[in-house]
Amino acid sequence: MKVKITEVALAAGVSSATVSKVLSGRTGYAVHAATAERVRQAALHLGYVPDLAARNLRTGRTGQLGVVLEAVGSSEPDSLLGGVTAGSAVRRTFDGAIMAGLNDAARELEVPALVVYPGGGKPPASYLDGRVDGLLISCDPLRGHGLLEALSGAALPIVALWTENPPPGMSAVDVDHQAGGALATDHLLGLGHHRVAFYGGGEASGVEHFRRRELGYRQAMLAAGAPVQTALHDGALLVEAVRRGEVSAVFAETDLAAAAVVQALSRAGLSVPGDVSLVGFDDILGAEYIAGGLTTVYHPAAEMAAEGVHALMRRLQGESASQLLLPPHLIVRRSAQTQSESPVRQEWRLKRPPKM
Amino acid sequence: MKVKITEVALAAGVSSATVSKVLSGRTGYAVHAATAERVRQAALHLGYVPDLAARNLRTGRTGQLGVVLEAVGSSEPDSLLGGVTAGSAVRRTFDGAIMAGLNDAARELEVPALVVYPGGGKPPASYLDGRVDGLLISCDPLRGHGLLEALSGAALPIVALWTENPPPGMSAVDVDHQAGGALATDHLLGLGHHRVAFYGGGEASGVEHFRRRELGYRQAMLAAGAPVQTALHDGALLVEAVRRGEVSAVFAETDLAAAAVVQALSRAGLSVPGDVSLVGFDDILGAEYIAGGLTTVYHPAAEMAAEGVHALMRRLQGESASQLLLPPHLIVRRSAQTQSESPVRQEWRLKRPPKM
DNA sequence: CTGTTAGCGCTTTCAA
DNA sequence: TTGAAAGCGCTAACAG
Repeated sequence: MKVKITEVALAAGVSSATVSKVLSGRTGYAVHAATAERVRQAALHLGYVPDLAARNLRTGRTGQLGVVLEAVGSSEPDSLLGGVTAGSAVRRTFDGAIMAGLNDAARELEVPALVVYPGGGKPPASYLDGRVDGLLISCDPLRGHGLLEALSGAALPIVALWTENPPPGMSAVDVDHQAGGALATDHLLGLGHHRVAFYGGGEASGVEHFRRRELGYRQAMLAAGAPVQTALHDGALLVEAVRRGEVSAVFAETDLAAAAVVQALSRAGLSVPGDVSLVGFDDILGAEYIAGGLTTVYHPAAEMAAEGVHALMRRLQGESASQLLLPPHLIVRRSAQTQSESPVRQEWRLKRPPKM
Repeated sequence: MKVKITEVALAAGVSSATVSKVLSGRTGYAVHAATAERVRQAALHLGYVPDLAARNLRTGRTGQLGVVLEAVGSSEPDSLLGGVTAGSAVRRTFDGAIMAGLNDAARELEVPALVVYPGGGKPPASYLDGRVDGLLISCDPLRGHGLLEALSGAALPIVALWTENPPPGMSAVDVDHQAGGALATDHLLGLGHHRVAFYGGGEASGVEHFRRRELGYRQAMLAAGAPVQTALHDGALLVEAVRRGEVSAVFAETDLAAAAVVQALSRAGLSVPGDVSLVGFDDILGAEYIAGGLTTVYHPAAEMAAEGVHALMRRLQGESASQLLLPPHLIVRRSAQTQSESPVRQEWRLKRPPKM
């Protein structure tokens, strides 16, 4: 059945202790090169696979990192995200990105496995059962820091994702939403728009990240000496404002909100970017099909997750807790154009699509 | 430091064996109710958390399920998906859905944790190191069954996702793509369209799933006595076919392909659903913004993952390998309309064939 | 109903 | 440079 270390020892003509020294992966043991080689051959030949449980019991470590996906699979309505209904789709996109980032980093750092906790039920206790050496928590921004607080005193090194200000002792990685908001707004400003509105802040206004995006907008407007407008989160109101000539460009809180803007505008016979320039945030799947190509702020979720793994590994190597804010960057497509180009007839555009 | 079972025993005034009986979760032991309660109190009071490694070593089981996400985080070009470039975004969406489904099922079945292997590096050996009781493999349809074959002889129960015909001994869960293709086509047929084309089959034609979708199309067309057309995978060709009056409706291989269809058509001044009815496949994020609401086939990826967990648990309880094909369902939005409703704007439409 | 006992397979001093 | 021996913390027979 299962090959154990003693059988390898027997085959190689050495003791189990020697086999362990060779195969444990730990360097620094004094083993004769020839002996080591003999052991490795025997192990390979017998198809030896070390028993993790035994090793963990002995060493007290597992080499595994734990992951808590706070929001994943939850079936709560998440219409808050983006201010428009989106099922669980947006979350799933981000969770997929998180997993991708975690996987890449784990592979790179040779972390053998990630332990993903289903979450939902009884949280804290099970995270501390020695299954993992450290914990990554992908927080749900909609839920506040309840889980982090609960884990606050834990002996386990923890790094929080989607979090700017973690409880003391924890590391954190987040995207710099404020910088992203400023980036989007500056882009519009740079295109000659002064009458830039922020679209969002509706039901989702309680979400820290979205407030930071708006803060970035305000900061950029202020810095440019442009008039900060009160946030809009109603299509009809936006249409009126556009008609009154009060807004020529919109920075939407999320790409989904941007899609809602496009829809509201187009129902009123207004087009993007013909009548209004638009910038979104997130670069979700399908962004290139919104308004013929939505200019938006790329949200580095996968990168954030990867940085989280790095941060956790550093903690495991004795470094102290750290905090990191990832800069987002702009993806320029077609939904935002210079103001002078704006008043262009729709028919004209059909015949001569603007070059990228 | 860490509380162990003997300390709980001491505090409760019983032996460690009794504590184990009470706390192991295993029922069927004869323990006095009062004693059990005393033990539980002591454990709670001391903050006892069982050491998983020790338990696993002793019992030989872990209660954990392993997950291999074959495609996740891979940075290979995946332009094949949908026949149009999409970065890793589509995959990530599906991986997010997979994780959501796994999590929900794990929570429901009280699986304490899922072990996710980074994959990529050296595969098989590490999956068999006793870390998990069974393995879920989310196969990459673009890669064939290499990994499954390699794991073919393994002692571990394995269930393959995204797979219709696994190697003998393995369970498998997949979506019924052929049924989905038929569903989409029948919908168009039911709307009065006879000249239905299949869009896809380009570079991605090697992908089994997509071929099955096309098979569903053929099957439905045949059954309806409608003319099966050769697959189109070029926007210009499609436009010509539409202009010649050869096609009034399109079933696109994927939603992304559908988006490409919309784009090609609109560049030629043709609209969806005005000139052409369109049905996609997948219901990706943003599908509601394609063509003002893409009618599409919902791809139950999360459900597939959940079924996979159930299948694996069944295997662990001694049942034999099983195979399951999940039926997709149609999501009706606006991109497909009855032929008579389509605004008649082209000359050729004036002599459209009588409805039957 | 409760306690004693013997390991699970591995790593790690320590002595040879 | 190698080997003998002592557990890591828990569970499962088996006695009592």
